[in-house]
This record gives sequence, C-alpha cells and structure tokens, in this order.
Amino acid sequence: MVTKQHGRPGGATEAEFLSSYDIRNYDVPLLTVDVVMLALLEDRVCVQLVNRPEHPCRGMWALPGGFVDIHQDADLDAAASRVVSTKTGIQTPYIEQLGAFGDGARDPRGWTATVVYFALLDAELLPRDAAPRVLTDLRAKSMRLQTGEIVTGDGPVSAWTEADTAAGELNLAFDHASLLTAALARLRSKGTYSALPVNLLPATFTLSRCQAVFELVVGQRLEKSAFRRRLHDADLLEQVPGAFERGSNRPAALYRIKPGHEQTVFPGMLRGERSRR
Amino acid sequence: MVTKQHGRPGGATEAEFLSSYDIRNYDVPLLTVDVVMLALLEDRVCVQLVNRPEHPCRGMWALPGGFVDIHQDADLDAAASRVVSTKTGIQTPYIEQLGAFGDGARDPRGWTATVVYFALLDAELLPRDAAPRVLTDLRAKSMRLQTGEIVTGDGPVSAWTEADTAAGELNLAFDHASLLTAALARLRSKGTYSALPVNLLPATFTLSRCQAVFELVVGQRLEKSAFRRRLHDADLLEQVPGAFERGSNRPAALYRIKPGHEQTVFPGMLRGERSRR
DNA sequence: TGAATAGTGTCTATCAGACAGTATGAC
DNA sequence: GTCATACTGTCTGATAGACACTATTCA
Repeated sequence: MVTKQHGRPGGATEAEFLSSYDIRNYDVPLLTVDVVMLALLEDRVCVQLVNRPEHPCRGMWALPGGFVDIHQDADLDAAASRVVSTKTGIQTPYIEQLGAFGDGARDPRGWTATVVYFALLDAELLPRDAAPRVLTDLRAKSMRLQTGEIVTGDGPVSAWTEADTAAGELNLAFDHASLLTAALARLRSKGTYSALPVNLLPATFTLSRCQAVFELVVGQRLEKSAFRRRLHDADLLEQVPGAFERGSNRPAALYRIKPGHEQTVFPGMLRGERSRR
Repeated sequence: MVTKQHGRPGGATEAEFLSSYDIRNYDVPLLTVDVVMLALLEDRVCVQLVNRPEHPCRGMWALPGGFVDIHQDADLDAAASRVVSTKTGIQTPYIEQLGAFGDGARDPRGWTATVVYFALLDAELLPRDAAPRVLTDLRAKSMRLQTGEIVTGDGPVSAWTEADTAAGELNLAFDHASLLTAALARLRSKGTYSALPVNLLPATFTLSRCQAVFELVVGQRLEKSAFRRRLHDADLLEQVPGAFERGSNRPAALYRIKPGHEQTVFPGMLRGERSRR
C-alpha cells in the first residue's frame, strides 16, 4: 500500500488528526470531469467537441471537461452539470455517469483520472449554428499559434460533429476517442431495453418521430405496431391535448414525456423488425 | 470555471508547459478506490468490512479501500485489484466498476472522490475464518484506544458480515452504506438479465446449486425447467466430464463456466416463477 | 379521387413458466 | 421396494413481430 502516510499524520483525536493533515504533502492524481454531449443533428448522432486552446494537446479536438473544482462543485454530478451549462447554456438535460477512467499515461501531466458523463440534448434547444461540421486536426495551425502568428480565439473553439466519425477518424485528445466510443455503446445498448433515447427528442413530438429516433439510435428498423404497443404499455408518454403536427397528410398527435419518466425501463428487450417472410 | 489556472502555467511549447506544471500548486480532491467484496457465506450475501484503525472514522466499519497510488497502480482497475488481493489474497476474481462518488462532505479531510468497484468471490477460496459475524460499532472501544489503554491490533480488523444488515443497520464509515446499497442493487439487477451471479459459485457446481444461487441473489423462486433452458441456450456452462456430486440421492452432474463467459448477457429477462395456479 | 402518412386490429411464431413425467442412486 | 433428488418432455399462456386494415388530411 503506497499511501500508509495518508492515514498517519500524528494526532490522537480526530480533530488533531485533521488539523495536521495537508493533502499537499502527498502525490495525488488529478481528477477531471468530461462530458459526452450527444444530440441528433440532421438525423445523425452528433457530439460536441472543443478545440483545446492550451497545452496539453493544444489544437486537438477534445470532449468538453474540466478539473473538479473543490470550491465550486458540490459533488461530481454538479461538476458535470457545470460543464454542460458552460458549454451549451442549457440547464438540466438528461445526464448520467458513464464511469471513471484513470491511469498514468492518458495525460502528459501525469497520473490522471476522469469521471465521464454522457448527456442527451434536444437539438432544438441548441443555438442555430449547431450544425454538424466536418472537423480536421488543427494541430498544424496551433503550431503556428505557438509562434504568435495567430492569436487565440481564431477559428472554431467548439463544434458539433458526427459522433462515430469523431470516435473513429478524428484524432481526439487524450483517451477521448475511447471515452466517446464507450458512451455511444452505452446509448445504443440502453436504447434496446430502456426509454433513454426519448431524451434526444424535443418537448413535444409525434410517435413516428419517436420511432425514427429509436431507429437511429439502435441502428435497426422497428415495426410500427409493436413499437407503439411498447410505448403504450410502458405508460411513458402522454398526448398533448388538442395539439397536432400538420404536414402534408393526416395530422399526427403530439406527445410529451410524462414527468419523471426520463429513465423508464421496458419490461422486455427490443427485438426489432425481423427479416420479412 | 475554477481551474483556469490548471491550463495556464507559462510555456509556449508542450514540453515547456509540462516542465513548469506542478500539481501541488492547486487545490485538488483526494481520490480513493473502495471495493465492495461480496461472497455467499451460509447462503447469505455477505460483504467484507474492515475496522478502521486510524482517523478519520477510527473504530468504524468500512469498505476496504485505499488511496490511488500513482507510483504503484497502473490504472484504476489495478488499484482495485490491489485492494482485493491485499484483503483476500485471491487474484482475479470477478470485478467491475460500479461508479464514482465524490463531494465535499463525505470525508472530513475535505473534498474526496472514490471510484467504487464490486467484486464477486467464491467463498470456498476464502480462509476458514470467513464465517459471517454479527458486527457492532466499535467506536466506544476506539475511544479507549485513544487513551492508550488498548493497543492497536486488538480485536478484529476485518470481517465478513451479512450485506443487507451492514448497509441498513451498521453505522458504516463515510458514505459506505450508500455505496454498499448501490452495489447490492447492481448485483440483484444484473442477476435478472445476465449470468453475473455464476461468479459467486465455486469452480465446479451442480445446476441445482447454480439455481439456488440465482434465487438467493434475485430473491425469487425460479422454475427449474425454465432456468435450465435459459442456461443451456446461453451456452454458458460446460459439463465436467465424468464428474458428479454424490449426495444422498441421484448424483448430479458438475458444471463449470466456459472460459470467457463470466459476463454473459441472456437474450431475455428473467421472469421468475409465477404464482401457482 | 389518389397519394401519403397516422393509427389500429388481428394473426401467429416464439418463448418461458407450469407441471408431470422419467432416471438414478441411497437406504 | 420407498424416498429423494436429478433431469426431461410437453402443454399453454403471454408477448411481440407481421401485416393488413381503417382514418384523415392534402393536392
């Protein structure tokens, strides 16, 4: 055990112990919070990335995150919420903890651990410029930044981009590609047994749109009748009285999530459309 | 954002940045790892607890854990494995991360975060003295320890005890009662859709014993025929050729987990025995 | 009226619990 | 033999996908 020292500054009573305890005497890991913010833009699962303005990994795209602030953050969830609201201005979307990842190699500053959250956002609440972009590695540019040719603030500091592309092809900072991959796997897995994907929908929506979102998330065609029965039996949605979406054909009833049902788990697994006979 | 300072020690190149970076200049949270070690003793779900020999919370029962050692632990999983092997001498049992919990109030030393793991152990591999005990709060005793009347090392430093009792009635150190509750909920939940509880079994076991373990975990009677079909369809177990458990009646075939199948997920949910007609 | 989408009813394949049956050994 | 436990086969109810049907609006 490395840290015998942690428990053994002098003092016989707990008060004496605490008064002689100073964390700065020990080698401790850094602790950060990173948030995988996902939203559907143009019917694609997209993630918000920030371009790091400072070392380490200056110029690389990364998940938004930050150090846990022991003076400002009441707890880890609050730290994650702070990151989300700082990046989007939206309060209380759906957010859940994905897990903690830490080792001595993922950050050049030393041994670091990060608690990763993933948040699902209604794209309609995002600013108008939140269209998915094709991102490129900006490190060549940031090398020029070092010479002072280009001041910081030039170029995009954050952007939404297609999540699978970002995880696979873009060279993300630190281990963020694997964090993003883990978040996407969680979303897709939960889509098969829980109502999680409804948190990607706007405040009101049609059942057809709801089905389309589930199909996007789980990557599989669903059968309309079975999907609607599933939603109905879960008692998850309520129809907005008198509200309809009028398009070019029969109007569709608008629904909203019943309060407190953002995490509904279905009784069975989603099996999806079988191959047609 | 609290931690602007974190990204902004001077230096134009990444190498210069890192050479001027010292974590000790910042207020950082403490990071620990705690492990909920569970095993079946006398057909009860039991947890290993340690009696804290030092401040803070001296004399209280707590989950085994320790500070992440940035010099010794390659990553968080390694830190958790170190805690398990230090406490039990057993290597590579089933272990998975439960999540991270952190705030400014859970530990009197200040803002701390802990990454919680839960491990499932085969009770047959534990030492003989690992029988479940009824534990009591030892703080009254430890008050005497402070006066020097009793030297440390007296009394049990670790013990196995019934998990639900420990979570509900024993006054555990820090927020360990809620961590234990969360781990038990995870175990019971996973028992309904995955083969997780098989990791509580010894190396070889009968199907009847396997069913009994699932019944203990999910707290519900199961139907024999359906349970066996579920196991068979999952292709999770293999019969040990020629090995039988001989009791007072027909011998039962012995099975073992197929290598790599410790985390099998069943296609459907476990529904359990319905009320008899 | 026809196209298009919304929404519903019914059939059926599949699956898991019910339960009775057989198998095998202890005594 | 009887009893106890191991193990299996068949029935049946429930669930969810298949698919056709009706409903409502727009052009």
